[in-house]
Amino acid sequence: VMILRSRFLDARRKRRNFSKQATEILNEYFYSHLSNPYPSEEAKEELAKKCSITVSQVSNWFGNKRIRYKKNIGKFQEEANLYAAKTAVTAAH
Amino acid sequence: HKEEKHELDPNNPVANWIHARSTRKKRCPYTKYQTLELEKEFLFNMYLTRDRRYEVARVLNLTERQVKIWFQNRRMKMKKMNKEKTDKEQ
DNA sequence: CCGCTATGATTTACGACGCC
DNA sequence: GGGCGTCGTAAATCATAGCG
Repeated sequence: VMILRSRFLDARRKRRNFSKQATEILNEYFYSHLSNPYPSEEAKEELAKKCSITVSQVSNWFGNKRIRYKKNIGKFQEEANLYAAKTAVTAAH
Repeated sequence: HKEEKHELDPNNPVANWIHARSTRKKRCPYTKYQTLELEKEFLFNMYLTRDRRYEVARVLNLTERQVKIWFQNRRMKMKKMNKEKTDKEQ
């Protein structure tokens, strides 16, 4: 019984990657708050709405992003530059 | 409600982020058996009495602290699952 | 089709704070 | 006032999507 239940729970791990636009929005927030990438509950709700995902998924994304970024800053340098440039452009408008 | 002491380093934004304490125990996944028994106990009651905790820890070869924290985490998991369930129904 | 890695989700362990 | 509660998170690990 527990075996069946655990298989059922594992089935919840079925997932799709987030849409390109959603990832874009999350990355924009992350890199524009790089000195403190911890969105408040309200900010998470807003991001969740904009990305059409849940608040939990936003939390998961930031948790994963922070640790993976920190573990290998070099690997994300190009991405960081990209979003820095992007927010600079939107700020200029 | 989350602030820890840290010094500034403009060259490294990560320096401002929360650091894990070096004394933290490395995460050690529990066995199928341990998890199964903990789940059964949780089904019986979500909150442990002192001697129930001692007994579970002894049988599963875990510390009382590990059992206490497992129940805390399990309650948070349940809360999250309930929230997702009710959210979906609205 | 296959192996590998990127990615989203889940599992341990803890610090901060609250309450009694 | 020490011990257990929740909350948010770090870090490791799990499961698989999806790319080359």
